[in-house]
Amino acid sequence: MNDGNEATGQAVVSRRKDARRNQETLLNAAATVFVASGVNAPVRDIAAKAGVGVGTIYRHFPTRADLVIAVYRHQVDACAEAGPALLATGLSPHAALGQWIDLFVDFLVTKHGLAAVLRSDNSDFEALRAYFLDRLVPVCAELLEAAAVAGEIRPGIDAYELMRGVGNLCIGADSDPRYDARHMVELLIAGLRGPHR
Amino acid sequence: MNDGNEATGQAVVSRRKDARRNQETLLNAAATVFVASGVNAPVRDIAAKAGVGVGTIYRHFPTRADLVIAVYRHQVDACAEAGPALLATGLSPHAALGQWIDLFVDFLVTKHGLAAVLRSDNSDFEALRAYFLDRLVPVCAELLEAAAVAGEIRPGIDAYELMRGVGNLCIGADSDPRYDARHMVELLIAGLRGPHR
DNA sequence: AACGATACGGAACACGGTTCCGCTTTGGCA
DNA sequence: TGCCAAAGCGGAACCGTGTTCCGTATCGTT
Repeated sequence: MNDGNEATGQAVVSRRKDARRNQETLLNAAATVFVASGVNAPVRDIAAKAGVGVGTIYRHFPTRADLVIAVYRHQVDACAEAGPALLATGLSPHAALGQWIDLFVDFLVTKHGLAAVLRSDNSDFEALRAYFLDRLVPVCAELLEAAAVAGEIRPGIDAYELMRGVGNLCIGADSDPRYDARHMVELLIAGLRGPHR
Repeated sequence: MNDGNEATGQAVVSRRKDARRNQETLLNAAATVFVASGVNAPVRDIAAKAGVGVGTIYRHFPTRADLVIAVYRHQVDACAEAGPALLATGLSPHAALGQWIDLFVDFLVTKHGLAAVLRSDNSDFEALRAYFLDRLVPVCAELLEAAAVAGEIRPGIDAYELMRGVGNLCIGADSDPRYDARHMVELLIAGLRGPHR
């Protein structure tokens, strides 16, 4: 689907020096602008910040979603890798799951507007959603399975649904002082325990 | 804030006959288009369906959000009124709360894209969100209070947060066969019971 | 130094909400 | 009934998005 950009592969080699430099510049500019103005900052703003034309962005990242993926890829990967690690700490599986979800929530709510973009209507950002879910759902499933085996949660919880649910709960967590996504996520995780008290 | 349109008041009187007829036509057209293409259908589509110019829409409804409010106002009101009624049926407060939330969820998930528009970032649709919350948060608070008094749920749950959380969980419930908002809402409501099992 | 391949800039396009204004319709009044 | 100001209407035009296109500039190889 893609040629040689950071978004989907790592073949950063064999390209003109200026191209590689621009890609680097773009990622930095995008990261900066995302922090300042949120993930929905106009492409033109990012181009301006990087001092390049919009065409350059689209040559490196076929769509805005790919740029967002590239910017957050490392952090998503780190989150994914934290799952097994937590399980190995000796915490109870349910506690490990809780902490892992906290990690995910922290990541989402500190990225202005990121959660909103992960929602499953909105057909742009398909690639972004796919990347997040491909990476994180298996980890979640593993944690869920461990907790289920330990009898700490009700069985039959679908990791995909849970990730989507948690992601949804984080939407607008910034930008609305009266809404604290962590409270709701905590309730949701608490609800994982048996069907009734 | 507003003059004499359905969105915020009821003074439908003292306007030209054609204006009232057009408003009626518009509401019907909008409702039809919303069902067919979702709440995010372009204003031009609605205008076309109604056989009027876009200017006419904006004269009757200052913004798209006001049109959406007008279309769903009755159903929101009905939902609000169902709360006290459920409480009076003799069900346990927690059960009543559960059923009321179900009503709300049913309403949201059957309106293609409505939930997505209620999310609290997205500064358009401020009016829409305000209407929903003004109407439903007090009802939710009442049900929550009753359940708390009965000792069925943990205390200190904020009705506003809960409504926002439930609304968020419903985002994209249509348009994604793998995600069933009802499951997640059920977990959330289950989580309302004591802090630990 | 020259030249083909690669990359760049940014104008132009598609598409959404919203505004504006010249024209039409209505309805009270002579 | 006929007139005409006010009320309403239609839709072109405008603004802000993401995305595409293509003439021009740069690179790096010969």
